[in-house]
Amino acid sequence: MGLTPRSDLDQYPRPSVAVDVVVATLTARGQLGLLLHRRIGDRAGEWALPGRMLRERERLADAVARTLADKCHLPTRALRGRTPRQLLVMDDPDRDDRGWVLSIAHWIALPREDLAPIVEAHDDLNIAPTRQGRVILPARQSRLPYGQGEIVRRAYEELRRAYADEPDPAGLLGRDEFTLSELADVHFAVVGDDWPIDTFRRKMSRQLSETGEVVQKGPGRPAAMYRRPG
Amino acid sequence: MGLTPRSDLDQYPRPSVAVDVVVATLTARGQLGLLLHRRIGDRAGEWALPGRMLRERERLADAVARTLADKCHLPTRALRGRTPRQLLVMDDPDRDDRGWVLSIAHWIALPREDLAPIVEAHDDLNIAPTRQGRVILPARQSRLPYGQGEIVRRAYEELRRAYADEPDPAGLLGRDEFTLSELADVHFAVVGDDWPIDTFRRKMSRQLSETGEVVQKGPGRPAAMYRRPG
DNA sequence: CAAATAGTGTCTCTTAGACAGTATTTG
DNA sequence: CAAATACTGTCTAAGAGACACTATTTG
Repeated sequence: MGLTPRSDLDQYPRPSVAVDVVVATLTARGQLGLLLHRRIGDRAGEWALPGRMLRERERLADAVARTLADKCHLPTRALRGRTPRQLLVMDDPDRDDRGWVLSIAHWIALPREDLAPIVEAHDDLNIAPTRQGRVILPARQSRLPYGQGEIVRRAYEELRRAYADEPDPAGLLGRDEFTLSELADVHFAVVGDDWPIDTFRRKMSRQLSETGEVVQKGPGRPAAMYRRPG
Repeated sequence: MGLTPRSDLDQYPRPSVAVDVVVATLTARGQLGLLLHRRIGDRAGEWALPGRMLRERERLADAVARTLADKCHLPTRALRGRTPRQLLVMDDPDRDDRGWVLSIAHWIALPREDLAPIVEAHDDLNIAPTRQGRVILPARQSRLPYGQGEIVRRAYEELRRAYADEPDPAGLLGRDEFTLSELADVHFAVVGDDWPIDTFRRKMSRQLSETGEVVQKGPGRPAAMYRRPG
Protein backbone atom coordinates (compact mmCIF):
# COMPACT_ATOMS: atom_id res chain seq x y z
CA MET A 1 0.00 0.00 0.00
CA GLY A 2 2.07 2.86 -1.23
CA LEU A 3 -0.37 5.48 0.02
CA THR A 4 -0.53 4.40 3.64
CA PRO A 5 2.25 6.54 5.12
CA ARG A 6 0.92 9.74 3.60
CA SER A 7 -2.77 9.17 4.27
CA ASP A 8 -2.26 9.60 7.99
CA LEU A 9 -1.06 13.15 7.47
CA ASP A 10 -3.68 14.02 4.88
CA GLN A 11 -6.40 14.38 7.47
CA TYR A 12 -4.73 17.55 8.77
CA PRO A 13 -4.93 20.98 7.14
CA ARG A 14 -1.67 22.34 5.76
CA PRO A 15 -0.71 26.02 5.87
CA SER A 16 1.39 27.78 3.28
CA VAL A 17 4.85 28.43 4.70
CA ALA A 18 7.16 31.30 3.86
CA VAL A 19 10.57 32.44 5.02
CA ASP A 20 11.37 36.09 5.70
CA VAL A 21 14.93 37.29 6.06
CA VAL A 22 16.46 40.20 7.95
CA VAL A 23 19.87 40.87 6.42
CA ALA A 24 21.88 43.11 8.72
CA THR A 25 24.82 45.03 7.30
CA LEU A 26 26.55 48.39 7.57
CA THR A 27 25.55 51.44 5.58
CA ALA A 28 28.05 53.64 3.74
CA ARG A 29 28.16 55.83 6.86
CA GLY A 30 28.86 52.90 9.13
CA GLN A 31 25.37 52.71 10.63
CA LEU A 32 23.55 49.44 11.06
CA GLY A 33 21.35 48.86 8.01
CA LEU A 34 18.84 46.30 6.77
CA LEU A 35 18.44 44.98 3.25
CA LEU A 36 14.99 45.69 1.81
CA HIS A 37 13.49 45.02 -1.58
CA ARG A 38 10.72 46.81 -3.45
CA ARG A 39 7.52 44.84 -3.76
CA ILE A 40 5.86 44.61 -7.12
CA GLY A 41 2.14 44.07 -7.16
CA ASP A 42 -0.81 45.63 -5.46
CA ARG A 43 0.78 48.68 -3.94
CA ALA A 44 3.68 50.07 -5.96
CA GLY A 45 6.73 51.47 -4.27
CA GLU A 46 6.29 49.50 -1.12
CA TRP A 47 9.36 48.05 0.52
CA ALA A 48 9.59 44.84 2.47
CA LEU A 49 11.95 42.26 3.88
CA PRO A 50 12.93 39.66 1.30
CA GLY A 51 10.74 36.58 1.60
CA ARG A 52 9.67 33.51 -0.36
CA MET A 53 7.39 30.53 -0.15
CA LEU A 54 8.98 27.27 0.90
CA ARG A 55 9.54 24.66 -1.82
CA GLU A 56 8.64 21.00 -1.53
CA ARG A 57 10.77 19.38 1.20
CA GLU A 58 13.16 22.33 1.21
CA ARG A 59 15.38 23.04 4.23
CA LEU A 60 14.80 26.45 5.79
CA ALA A 61 18.44 27.49 5.45
CA ASP A 62 18.24 26.65 1.74
CA ALA A 63 15.04 28.62 1.37
CA VAL A 64 16.74 31.62 2.95
CA ALA A 65 19.69 31.33 0.57
CA ARG A 66 17.30 30.99 -2.37
CA THR A 67 15.31 34.01 -1.23
CA LEU A 68 18.44 36.13 -1.20
CA ALA A 69 19.46 34.77 -4.59
CA ASP A 70 16.05 35.24 -6.23
CA LYS A 71 14.96 38.51 -4.69
CA CYS A 72 18.30 40.18 -4.01
CA HIS A 73 20.58 38.75 -6.69
CA LEU A 74 22.94 37.63 -3.98
CA PRO A 75 25.13 34.69 -5.02
CA THR A 76 24.82 31.80 -2.58
CA ARG A 77 28.57 31.73 -2.03
CA ALA A 78 28.25 35.15 -0.34
CA LEU A 79 26.76 33.27 2.63
CA ARG A 80 29.68 30.90 2.99
CA GLY A 81 30.34 30.03 6.58
CA ARG A 82 27.25 31.86 7.73
CA THR A 83 24.05 30.12 8.76
CA PRO A 84 20.81 32.05 8.93
CA ARG A 85 19.41 32.02 12.46
CA GLN A 86 15.75 31.50 13.21
CA LEU A 87 13.99 34.37 14.93
CA LEU A 88 10.34 33.47 15.32
CA VAL A 89 7.34 32.05 13.53
CA MET A 90 4.63 34.55 12.59
CA ASP A 91 1.34 32.72 13.03
CA ASP A 92 -1.45 35.27 12.79
CA PRO A 93 -3.84 33.60 10.30
CA ASP A 94 -4.97 37.02 9.03
CA ARG A 95 -1.47 38.35 8.47
CA ASP A 96 -1.56 37.63 4.74
CA ASP A 97 -4.81 38.48 3.01
CA ARG A 98 -4.21 35.79 0.41
CA GLY A 99 -4.81 33.11 3.01
CA TRP A 100 -3.32 31.11 5.85
CA VAL A 101 0.45 31.58 5.75
CA LEU A 102 2.98 30.82 8.44
CA SER A 103 6.13 32.83 8.06
CA ILE A 104 9.40 31.72 9.59
CA ALA A 105 11.62 34.75 10.16
CA HIS A 106 15.42 34.52 10.02
CA TRP A 107 18.33 36.88 10.40
CA ILE A 108 21.82 36.89 9.03
CA ALA A 109 24.63 39.43 8.99
CA LEU A 110 26.67 40.16 5.87
CA PRO A 111 29.60 42.50 5.31
CA ARG A 112 28.85 45.64 3.36
CA GLU A 113 31.35 44.79 0.63
CA ASP A 114 29.28 41.80 -0.43
CA LEU A 115 26.03 43.76 -0.62
CA ALA A 116 26.96 47.24 -1.84
CA PRO A 117 27.74 46.37 -5.50
CA ILE A 118 24.52 44.36 -5.82
CA VAL A 119 22.37 47.04 -4.24
CA GLU A 120 23.87 49.69 -6.51
CA ALA A 121 23.15 47.60 -9.59
CA HIS A 122 19.47 46.98 -8.77
CA ASP A 123 17.06 49.76 -7.96
CA ASP A 124 14.61 47.35 -6.37
CA LEU A 125 17.09 46.91 -3.52
CA ASN A 126 17.94 49.23 -0.69
CA ILE A 127 20.09 49.21 2.40
CA ALA A 128 17.84 50.99 4.87
CA PRO A 129 19.68 52.71 7.70
CA THR A 130 18.36 52.39 11.23
CA ARG A 131 18.01 54.73 14.14
CA GLN A 132 17.52 53.53 17.67
CA GLY A 133 16.38 50.12 16.59
CA ARG A 134 13.98 51.38 13.91
CA VAL A 135 14.36 51.11 10.15
CA ILE A 136 14.27 54.33 8.17
CA LEU A 137 12.22 53.26 5.16
CA PRO A 138 13.28 54.55 1.75
CA ALA A 139 9.77 55.69 0.77
CA ARG A 140 7.41 58.01 2.62
CA GLN A 141 5.55 55.28 4.31
CA SER A 142 5.11 54.45 7.92
CA ARG A 143 5.64 50.73 8.28
CA LEU A 144 6.72 47.44 6.82
CA PRO A 145 3.93 45.16 5.55
CA TYR A 146 2.84 41.80 6.97
CA GLY A 147 3.87 42.46 10.54
CA GLN A 148 7.49 42.66 9.50
CA GLY A 149 8.02 45.46 12.02
CA GLU A 150 7.78 42.82 14.72
CA ILE A 151 10.36 40.69 12.92
CA VAL A 152 12.73 43.65 12.75
CA ARG A 153 12.29 44.35 16.44
CA ARG A 154 13.17 40.78 17.31
CA ALA A 155 16.13 40.82 14.95
CA TYR A 156 17.45 43.88 16.77
CA GLU A 157 17.12 42.18 20.10
CA GLU A 158 19.07 39.16 18.89
CA LEU A 159 21.73 41.26 17.19
CA ARG A 160 22.26 43.46 20.21
CA ARG A 161 22.44 40.51 22.53
CA ALA A 162 24.87 38.69 20.25
CA TYR A 163 27.12 41.74 19.92
CA ALA A 164 26.88 42.91 23.52
CA ASP A 165 29.92 41.07 24.86
CA GLU A 166 31.56 39.38 21.91
CA PRO A 167 33.71 40.64 19.05
CA ASP A 168 31.65 40.63 15.83
CA PRO A 169 30.06 37.20 16.39
CA ALA A 170 28.00 37.28 13.19
CA GLY A 171 30.76 38.45 10.89
CA LEU A 172 29.63 41.95 9.88
CA LEU A 173 33.30 42.85 9.44
CA GLY A 174 33.75 40.15 6.84
CA ARG A 175 37.38 39.40 7.66
CA ASP A 176 39.13 37.74 10.53
CA GLU A 177 41.92 40.25 11.08
CA PHE A 178 40.98 43.75 12.14
CA THR A 179 41.96 46.64 14.37
CA LEU A 180 40.18 47.45 17.60
CA SER A 181 38.90 50.67 16.04
CA GLU A 182 37.30 48.80 13.18
CA LEU A 183 35.74 46.42 15.67
CA ALA A 184 34.53 49.35 17.76
CA ASP A 185 32.81 50.93 14.76
CA VAL A 186 30.82 47.76 14.18
CA HIS A 187 30.11 47.20 17.85
CA PHE A 188 28.80 50.69 18.50
CA ALA A 189 26.76 50.67 15.28
CA VAL A 190 24.93 47.59 16.54
CA VAL A 191 24.58 48.05 20.29
CA GLY A 192 24.91 51.83 20.65
CA ASP A 193 27.47 53.67 22.73
CA ASP A 194 27.25 51.43 25.70
CA TRP A 195 30.85 51.75 26.93
CA PRO A 196 33.63 54.32 26.86
CA ILE A 197 36.21 53.43 24.25
CA ASP A 198 38.93 52.43 26.69
CA THR A 199 36.62 50.04 28.49
CA PHE A 200 35.68 48.64 25.11
CA ARG A 201 39.34 48.05 24.19
CA ARG A 202 40.08 46.22 27.39
CA LYS A 203 37.00 44.02 27.31
CA MET A 204 37.40 43.01 23.69
CA SER A 205 41.18 42.70 23.48
CA ARG A 206 40.96 40.18 26.30
CA GLN A 207 39.00 37.95 23.89
CA LEU A 208 41.35 38.42 20.91
CA SER A 209 44.94 37.71 20.08
CA GLU A 210 47.32 40.20 18.51
CA THR A 211 48.72 39.15 15.15
CA GLY A 212 51.84 41.30 15.51
CA GLU A 213 51.07 43.30 12.39
CA VAL A 214 50.20 46.95 12.52
CA VAL A 215 48.27 48.90 9.93
CA GLN A 216 48.23 52.57 9.06
CA LYS A 217 45.38 54.56 7.59
CA GLY A 218 45.19 58.31 7.75
CA PRO A 219 46.99 60.29 10.40
CA GLY A 220 47.62 58.93 13.85
CA ARG A 221 49.45 56.12 15.44
CA PRO A 222 49.23 52.84 13.50
CA ALA A 223 46.79 50.30 14.89
CA ALA A 224 47.58 46.75 15.92
CA MET A 225 45.80 43.92 14.14
CA TYR A 226 43.85 41.34 16.11
CA ARG A 227 42.17 38.06 15.31
CA ARG A 228 39.91 35.67 17.11
CA PRO A 229 41.96 33.17 19.08
CA GLY A 230 42.25 29.53 18.08
CA MET B 1 -13.61 36.56 -8.34
CA GLY B 2 -13.79 34.96 -4.96
CA LEU B 3 -10.99 32.54 -5.72
CA THR B 4 -8.35 35.06 -6.71
CA PRO B 5 -6.73 35.64 -3.32
CA ARG B 6 -6.23 31.95 -2.63
CA SER B 7 -5.13 30.85 -6.10
CA ASP B 8 -1.89 32.78 -5.75
CA LEU B 9 -0.87 30.64 -2.81
CA ASP B 10 -2.06 27.39 -4.33
CA GLN B 11 0.89 27.16 -6.65
CA TYR B 12 3.17 26.48 -3.68
CA PRO B 13 3.53 23.14 -1.90
CA ARG B 14 2.33 23.04 1.69
CA PRO B 15 3.98 21.03 4.45
CA SER B 16 2.18 19.48 7.37
CA VAL B 17 2.94 21.47 10.50
CA ALA B 18 3.13 20.16 14.05
CA VAL B 19 3.89 21.65 17.43
CA ASP B 20 6.08 19.87 19.98
CA VAL B 21 6.17 20.97 23.60
CA VAL B 22 8.84 20.71 26.26
CA VAL B 23 7.13 21.10 29.62
CA ALA B 24 9.72 21.75 32.32
CA THR B 25 8.81 21.10 35.91
CA LEU B 26 10.29 19.75 39.13
CA THR B 27 10.34 16.10 40.07
CA ALA B 28 9.31 14.82 43.48
CA ARG B 29 12.97 15.00 44.49
CA GLY B 30 13.32 18.58 43.34
CA GLN B 31 15.24 17.79 40.17
CA LEU B 32 14.42 19.41 36.85
CA GLY B 33 12.05 17.13 34.96
CA LEU B 34 10.30 17.02 31.60
CA LEU B 35 6.77 15.89 30.86
CA LEU B 36 6.67 12.93 28.43
CA HIS B 37 3.82 10.87 27.13
CA ARG B 38 3.73 7.29 25.88
CA ARG B 39 3.21 6.92 22.18
CA ILE B 40 0.63 4.50 20.95
CA GLY B 41 1.15 3.01 17.51
CA ASP B 42 4.02 1.41 15.68
CA ARG B 43 6.43 0.87 18.54
CA ALA B 44 4.77 0.25 21.87
CA GLY B 45 6.18 1.65 25.07
CA GLU B 46 8.00 4.47 23.38
CA TRP B 47 8.00 7.86 25.06
CA ALA B 48 8.02 11.25 23.37
CA LEU B 49 7.42 14.93 23.90
CA PRO B 50 3.75 15.84 23.56
CA GLY B 51 3.00 17.05 20.06
CA ARG B 52 0.07 17.61 17.70
CA MET B 53 -0.68 18.67 14.17
CA LEU B 54 -1.75 22.27 13.70
CA ARG B 55 -5.43 22.90 13.00
CA GLU B 56 -6.78 25.15 10.30
CA ARG B 57 -5.74 28.76 10.99
CA GLU B 58 -4.84 27.90 14.57
CA ARG B 59 -2.42 30.08 16.57
CA LEU B 60 0.68 28.27 17.76
CA ALA B 61 0.09 29.15 21.41
CA ASP B 62 -3.40 27.68 21.10
CA ALA B 63 -2.04 24.55 19.48
CA VAL B 64 0.38 24.14 22.37
CA ALA B 65 -2.42 24.53 24.90
CA ARG B 66 -4.54 22.03 22.95
CA THR B 67 -1.65 19.58 22.78
CA LEU B 68 -1.30 19.65 26.55
CA ALA B 69 -5.05 19.30 26.96
CA ASP B 70 -5.44 16.42 24.47
CA LYS B 71 -2.30 14.45 25.17
CA CYS B 72 -1.65 15.30 28.80
CA HIS B 73 -5.12 15.97 30.20
CA LEU B 74 -3.89 19.34 31.37
CA PRO B 75 -6.71 21.89 31.77
CA THR B 76 -6.00 25.03 29.75
CA ARG B 77 -6.37 27.20 32.84
CA ALA B 78 -3.21 25.57 34.22
CA LEU B 79 -1.28 27.71 31.75
CA ARG B 80 -2.78 30.97 32.96
CA GLY B 81 -0.36 33.82 32.67
CA ARG B 82 2.21 31.64 30.96
CA THR B 83 2.93 31.83 27.25
CA PRO B 84 4.74 28.98 25.53
CA ARG B 85 8.00 30.20 24.04
CA GLN B 86 9.19 29.16 20.60
CA LEU B 87 12.44 27.23 20.49
CA LEU B 88 13.15 26.28 16.89
CA VAL B 89 11.59 24.83 13.77
CA MET B 90 12.64 21.29 12.89
CA ASP B 91 12.84 21.20 9.10
CA ASP B 92 14.50 17.93 8.10
CA PRO B 93 12.12 16.59 5.43
CA ASP B 94 12.96 13.00 6.39
CA ARG B 95 12.38 13.50 10.10
CA ASP B 96 8.91 11.97 9.96
CA ASP B 97 8.56 8.88 7.82
CA ARG B 98 4.92 9.66 7.11
CA GLY B 99 5.95 12.62 4.96
CA TRP B 100 7.03 16.23 4.93
CA VAL B 101 6.35 17.68 8.36
CA LEU B 102 7.67 20.87 9.88
CA SER B 103 7.64 20.82 13.64
CA ILE B 104 7.64 24.00 15.68
CA ALA B 105 9.11 23.29 19.09
CA HIS B 106 8.05 25.23 22.20
CA TRP B 107 8.87 25.21 25.87
CA ILE B 108 6.96 26.19 28.93
CA ALA B 109 7.56 25.78 32.64
CA LEU B 110 4.83 24.62 35.02
CA PRO B 111 4.85 24.13 38.78
CA ARG B 112 4.91 20.57 39.97
CA GLU B 113 1.65 20.91 41.88
CA ASP B 114 -0.25 21.42 38.63
CA LEU B 115 1.24 18.38 36.95
CA ALA B 116 1.70 15.78 39.66
CA PRO B 117 -1.97 14.82 40.16
CA ILE B 118 -2.52 14.47 36.43
CA VAL B 119 0.60 12.39 35.90
CA GLU B 120 -0.35 10.11 38.76
CA ALA B 121 -3.81 9.57 37.30
CA HIS B 122 -2.63 8.62 33.80
CA ASP B 123 -0.05 5.93 33.17
CA ASP B 124 0.66 7.26 29.69
CA LEU B 125 2.30 10.28 31.31
CA ASN B 126 5.64 10.59 33.03
CA ILE B 127 7.75 13.30 34.55
CA ALA B 128 11.21 12.26 33.39
CA PRO B 129 14.04 13.49 35.60
CA THR B 130 17.15 14.93 34.01
CA ARG B 131 20.84 14.67 34.74
CA GLN B 132 23.34 17.17 33.39
CA GLY B 133 20.99 18.38 30.70
CA ARG B 134 19.89 14.91 29.58
CA VAL B 135 16.49 13.28 30.07
CA ILE B 136 16.41 9.97 31.87
CA LEU B 137 13.82 8.12 29.82
CA PRO B 138 11.32 5.94 31.70
CA ALA B 139 11.85 2.93 29.40
CA ARG B 140 15.08 1.13 28.58
CA GLN B 141 15.62 2.97 25.37
CA SER B 142 18.32 5.29 24.27
CA ARG B 143 16.67 8.31 22.70
CA LEU B 144 13.58 10.33 21.97
CA PRO B 145 12.02 9.86 18.52
CA TYR B 146 11.82 12.40 15.70
CA GLY B 147 14.94 14.37 16.60
CA GLN B 148 13.34 15.43 19.86
CA GLY B 149 16.72 15.08 21.57
CA GLU B 150 17.78 18.23 19.74
CA ILE B 151 14.65 20.01 20.94
CA VAL B 152 15.40 19.03 24.53
CA ARG B 153 18.99 20.28 24.22
CA ARG B 154 17.78 23.64 22.99
CA ALA B 155 15.14 23.84 25.71
CA TYR B 156 17.87 23.32 28.30
CA GLU B 157 19.95 26.10 26.83
CA GLU B 158 17.02 28.49 26.98
CA LEU B 159 16.01 27.44 30.47
CA ARG B 160 19.52 27.76 31.83
CA ARG B 161 19.99 31.14 30.23
CA ALA B 162 16.65 32.38 31.52
CA TYR B 163 17.36 31.17 35.06
CA ALA B 164 21.03 32.15 35.16
CA ASP B 165 20.61 35.62 36.66
CA GLU B 166 16.92 36.04 37.42
CA PRO B 167 14.65 34.69 40.14
CA ASP B 168 12.38 32.00 38.65
CA PRO B 169 11.52 33.90 35.44
CA ALA B 170 9.32 31.14 34.02
CA GLY B 171 7.35 30.44 37.17
CA LEU B 172 8.44 26.93 38.14
CA LEU B 173 7.71 27.86 41.75
CA GLY B 174 4.11 28.59 40.93
CA ARG B 175 3.62 31.30 43.55
CA ASP B 176 4.85 34.83 43.92
CA GLU B 177 5.93 34.73 47.56
CA PHE B 178 8.75 32.41 48.51
CA THR B 179 11.83 32.06 50.67
CA LEU B 180 15.33 32.34 49.32
CA SER B 181 15.89 28.66 50.06
CA GLU B 182 12.91 27.66 47.96
CA LEU B 183 14.17 29.88 45.17
CA ALA B 184 17.64 28.37 45.51
CA ASP B 185 16.26 24.83 45.15
CA VAL B 186 14.64 25.77 41.85
CA HIS B 187 17.64 27.75 40.64
CA PHE B 188 20.18 25.04 41.31
CA ALA B 189 17.90 22.35 39.85
CA VAL B 190 17.86 24.27 36.58
CA VAL B 191 21.33 25.75 36.23
CA GLY B 192 23.40 23.49 38.47
CA ASP B 193 25.49 24.58 41.42
CA ASP B 194 26.94 27.61 39.79
CA TRP B 195 27.36 29.78 42.90
CA PRO B 196 27.95 29.31 46.60
CA ILE B 197 24.76 29.79 48.55
CA ASP B 198 25.75 33.11 50.09
CA THR B 199 26.59 34.61 46.71
CA PHE B 200 23.25 33.33 45.49
CA ARG B 201 21.40 35.02 48.35
CA ARG B 202 23.05 38.35 47.73
CA LYS B 203 22.53 38.35 43.98
CA MET B 204 18.92 37.32 44.12
CA SER B 205 17.77 39.26 47.17
CA ARG B 206 18.94 42.40 45.41
CA GLN B 207 16.25 41.72 42.79
CA LEU B 208 13.47 40.94 45.26
CA SER B 209 11.63 42.74 48.01
CA GLU B 210 11.00 41.34 51.47
CA THR B 211 7.34 40.96 52.39
CA GLY B 212 8.01 41.17 56.12
CA GLU B 213 6.53 37.76 56.80
CA VAL B 214 8.61 34.85 57.98
CA VAL B 215 7.81 31.20 57.60
CA GLN B 216 8.88 28.17 59.53
CA LYS B 217 9.24 24.62 58.30
CA GLY B 218 11.23 22.02 60.12
CA PRO B 219 14.07 22.90 62.41
CA GLY B 220 16.20 25.99 61.92
CA ARG B 221 15.78 29.70 61.89
CA PRO B 222 12.56 30.83 60.15
CA ALA B 223 13.01 32.15 56.63
CA ALA B 224 11.96 35.55 55.35
CA MET B 225 9.46 35.70 52.51
CA TYR B 226 10.29 37.59 49.33
CA ARG B 227 8.36 38.63 46.27
CA ARG B 228 9.20 40.15 42.94
CA PRO B 229 9.21 43.92 43.20
CA GLY B 230 6.49 46.08 41.62
C1' DC C 1 22.22 20.78 74.87
C1' DA C 2 23.17 19.27 69.45
C1' DA C 3 21.51 19.58 64.91
C1' DA C 4 19.56 22.07 61.37
C1' DT C 5 18.47 25.86 58.62
C1' DA C 6 18.86 31.04 57.71
C1' DG C 7 21.44 34.86 57.30
C1' DT C 8 25.66 38.45 57.95
C1' DG C 9 30.60 40.40 58.23
C1' DT C 10 34.58 40.79 56.10
C1' DC C 11 38.54 40.02 53.29
C1' DT C 12 40.62 39.44 48.58
C1' DC C 13 40.57 39.80 43.75
C1' DT C 14 38.70 41.18 39.49
C1' DT C 15 36.61 44.43 36.66
C1' DA C 16 33.76 48.38 35.18
C1' DG C 17 34.02 53.18 34.70
C1' DA C 18 36.30 57.48 34.52
C1' DC C 19 39.98 60.45 33.34
C1' DA C 20 44.36 61.88 32.39
C1' DG C 21 48.31 60.74 30.39
C1' DT C 22 51.64 58.78 26.63
C1' DA C 23 52.78 57.04 21.68
C1' DT C 24 53.07 57.42 16.78
C1' DT C 25 51.71 58.91 12.74
C1' DT C 26 50.24 62.83 8.74
C1' DG C 27 50.65 67.24 6.78
C1' DC D 1 54.80 72.23 14.97
C1' DA D 2 49.27 70.94 15.52
C1' DA D 3 45.92 67.57 14.71
C1' DA D 4 44.53 63.04 14.67
C1' DT D 5 44.32 58.45 15.98
C1' DA D 6 45.88 54.58 19.09
C1' DC D 7 46.79 53.19 23.12
C1' DT D 8 48.24 52.87 28.71
C1' DG D 9 48.38 54.04 33.84
C1' DT D 10 45.94 54.62 37.66
C1' DC D 11 42.34 55.60 40.84
C1' DT D 12 37.64 54.40 42.73
C1' DA D 13 33.62 51.80 43.44
C1' DA D 14 31.15 47.63 43.01
C1' DG D 15 30.65 43.02 42.97
C1' DA D 16 32.09 37.90 42.87
C1' DG D 17 33.93 34.37 45.56
C1' DA D 18 35.43 32.38 49.79
C1' DC D 19 35.14 31.59 54.60
C1' DA D 20 34.01 32.26 59.12
C1' DC D 21 30.79 33.84 62.00
C1' DT D 22 26.07 34.90 64.14
C1' DA D 23 20.85 33.95 64.60
C1' DT D 24 16.80 31.28 65.47
C1' DT D 25 14.41 27.42 65.46
C1' DT D 26 13.28 21.84 66.66
C1' DG D 27 13.73 17.92 69.47
